Amino acid sequence: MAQSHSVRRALERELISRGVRMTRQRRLLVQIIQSADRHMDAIMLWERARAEDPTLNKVTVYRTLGMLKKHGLVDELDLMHLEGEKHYYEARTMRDHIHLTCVNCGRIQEFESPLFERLKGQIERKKRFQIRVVRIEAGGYCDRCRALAKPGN
Amino acid sequence: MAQSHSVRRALERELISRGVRMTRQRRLLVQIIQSADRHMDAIMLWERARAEDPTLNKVTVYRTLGMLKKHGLVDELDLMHLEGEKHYYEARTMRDHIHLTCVNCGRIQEFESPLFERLKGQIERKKRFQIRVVRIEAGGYCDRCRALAKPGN
DNA sequence: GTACTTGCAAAGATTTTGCTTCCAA
DNA sequence: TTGGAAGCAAAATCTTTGCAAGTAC
Repeated sequence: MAQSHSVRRALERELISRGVRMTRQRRLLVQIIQSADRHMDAIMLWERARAEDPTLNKVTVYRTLGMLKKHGLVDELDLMHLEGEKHYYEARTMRDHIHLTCVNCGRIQEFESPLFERLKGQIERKKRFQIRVVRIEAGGYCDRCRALAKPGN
Repeated sequence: MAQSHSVRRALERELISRGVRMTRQRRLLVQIIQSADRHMDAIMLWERARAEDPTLNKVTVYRTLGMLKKHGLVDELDLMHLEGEKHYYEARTMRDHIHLTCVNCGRIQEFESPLFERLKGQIERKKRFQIRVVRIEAGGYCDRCRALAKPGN
């Protein structure tokens, strides 16, 4: 997933424009999140950050994620709790999409659909609910595994 | 939410038919989940159960919830993590629905839509993904709060 | 009777808090 | 310079595990 420099800096620029103080630590974390090619949990993020800056504290990771969540700039996912109860994070720079988690092999696919957009519009209209974040996660068997899935498993 | 006797026992009968051993504790927990009129976390469930059976251990609650999850008989929800990181549970006896969590007042509304059903069908067809559970959670401002919501809040 | 379940205590995993020092604006 | 952020240690929260004793089938 090659990305241009400007895309990699999208989150950072967004934060600056919102008047968020950019520290060395935040710059690093935000860059890692932005350029990650898969969903990361807090500890994975911490480990990658420590490779660059060994003094960066785990607490800073949690606080930065909390700050980004508050600004609606990352999504927090469970991915069906396939491994433990931790959360996974991804930058909200793309359109909303659905995560499909295979409960057999653990593969995660993403899915976008105009139907999803329509569904959001319907909620906003019918319930007069102003959506800030939506999350759809599905668990089941992916195409590669479904042949093997036995009923009742 | 009045329910007939047979509905309240739906989960229990389902478990028996699957050959799950029905202990006193499981019967009680399953009955509470089944007849709950709101989403409960593990501790709330434990507290209600203890009112009936003070010896029932918290660990049994977790183990029973795990067993029900494995059988796909409860859904595990985050409800946007409004209070801490705990999970909420509900019986999967109704049709899939969307949870709308107001980030201002904490109210939770539910929403059903044929669009949701169509979306699921689309996923199964286009990705050849066999869905076992789907979860949609939205966070934002409910109709009662949106007038008060300030931009950037 | 036997395999599965419970309770208890303890550990594990993840996340948050208090407080002092540091640094970005 | 000064209010917000980081680091450190410790606590809090939620969940899981090991094992002996109990119980459903």
